Amino acid sequence: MASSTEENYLKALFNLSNSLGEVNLSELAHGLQVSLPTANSMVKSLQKSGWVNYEKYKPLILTAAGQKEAALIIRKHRLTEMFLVKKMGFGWEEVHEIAEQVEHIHAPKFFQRMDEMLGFPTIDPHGSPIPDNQGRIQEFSYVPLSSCKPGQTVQLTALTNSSTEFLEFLNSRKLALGTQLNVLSREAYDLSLVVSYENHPQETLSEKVSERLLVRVLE
Amino acid sequence: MASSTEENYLKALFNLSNSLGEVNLSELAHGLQVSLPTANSMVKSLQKSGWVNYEKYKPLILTAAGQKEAALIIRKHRLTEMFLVKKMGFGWEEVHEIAEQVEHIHAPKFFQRMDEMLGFPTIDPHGSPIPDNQGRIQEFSYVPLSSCKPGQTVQLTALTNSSTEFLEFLNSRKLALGTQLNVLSREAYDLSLVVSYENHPQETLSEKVSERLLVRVLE
DNA sequence: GTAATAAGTTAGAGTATTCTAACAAATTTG
DNA sequence: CAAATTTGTTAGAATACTCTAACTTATTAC
Repeated sequence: MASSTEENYLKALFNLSNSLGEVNLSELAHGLQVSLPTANSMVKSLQKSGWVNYEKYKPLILTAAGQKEAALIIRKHRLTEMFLVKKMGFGWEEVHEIAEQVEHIHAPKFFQRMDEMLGFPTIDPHGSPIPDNQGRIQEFSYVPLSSCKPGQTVQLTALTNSSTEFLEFLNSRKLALGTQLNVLSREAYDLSLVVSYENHPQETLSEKVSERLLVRVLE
Repeated sequence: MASSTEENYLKALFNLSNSLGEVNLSELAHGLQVSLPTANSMVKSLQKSGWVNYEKYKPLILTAAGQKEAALIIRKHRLTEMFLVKKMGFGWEEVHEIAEQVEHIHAPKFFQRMDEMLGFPTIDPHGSPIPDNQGRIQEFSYVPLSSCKPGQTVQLTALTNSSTEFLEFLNSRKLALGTQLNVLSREAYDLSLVVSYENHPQETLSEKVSERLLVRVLE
């Protein structure tokens, strides 16, 4: 059974994987806020446990077992976030830190019960998919708001960043998942977008913000 | 901040303390399922952190800080047990293992919210008192059923042991907190008690069982 | 295509937690 | 009270995870 530390490495590897499923050691070290030698030695031990394929100077790749393990931890994290929001009344900006700890609990019944109480949700409060209990993830094909064109109407469906600061920013603008947005114009200068929605006839979103908002195009 | 390991030592010291607040090293080691030298070295480090008073060959005593720290961990444990039973539908025999892990989570808001949702309970599902958020414990003066006399009517109010096996035994006899019991007789031979309650006109409880059932005498 | 830079590795060490073996102090028992 | 037993201690070592310093390999940039 993986230690909490190992679980954090698996999760980071999963989240940092590029389209080829590869992660560089320095990205991993940076993501986990540890030194390069620490990550290096830990990766060797993860390899011994069969969770990572590793060859000197090559990018890291999770094995199938490593991917499943990681997905199941992420499942616990996202179920917990959903539970905290839907059943305990927390704001979406408050739940990450708590879930970061709860995800390491080994108690299948506990998470099963959350799942039942939530009606087997498929996405978490930030729109990210919740892996099923076999570690399989349903992929959605959302596009970043930053790629949308003036005139389009879209629905906010997920985020690619869920930091407290970002979520608080969205709260301050009353932007929630499900909100319908009309793309009014784009500033060629800084690529910011002007949008309207609900009681906000005109709101400017910087490129940094709009590329982190995933949307479904309605028309 | 105490590590999970340290927290477990503090909790064990708290729970094992006799009326003088003392614990022997061997009891501690036994309670935590570690070797005597392990407990010994850990206790030295707890002393350095100011949580335990320790002198060679003398019994261990928690400092005021250690007591408070321990009580706050026990608070988290018992709140969690109550939450699992009342809000998530678990049986009282299922919650200890989960709470054993949840108690180490550092997230005041999480436990505050549980407390609120539960209406600020003062006892856990096994009748044990829940320390307040300052680590103060309300003491109750219940007596063990084993000390009761034939003819008395009592109400089951708490348990001094909450092992899964014991709780499952109680479930099998439909004995729950709040149940009113009539003490019918005591066998001089093995000190077992014969009692009646609800749909059980006659049930024999061994001394081992009856001394673990705390009751309030009604008449 | 070499020089500079970035990325990765090795060596050596520190802290936390655990163990076994060997010994010492305290307590119990006849 | 001396012997036997229990309890507690020290020494030395192992594992997990972390670090800094020094070095090597790979990549990038002229």
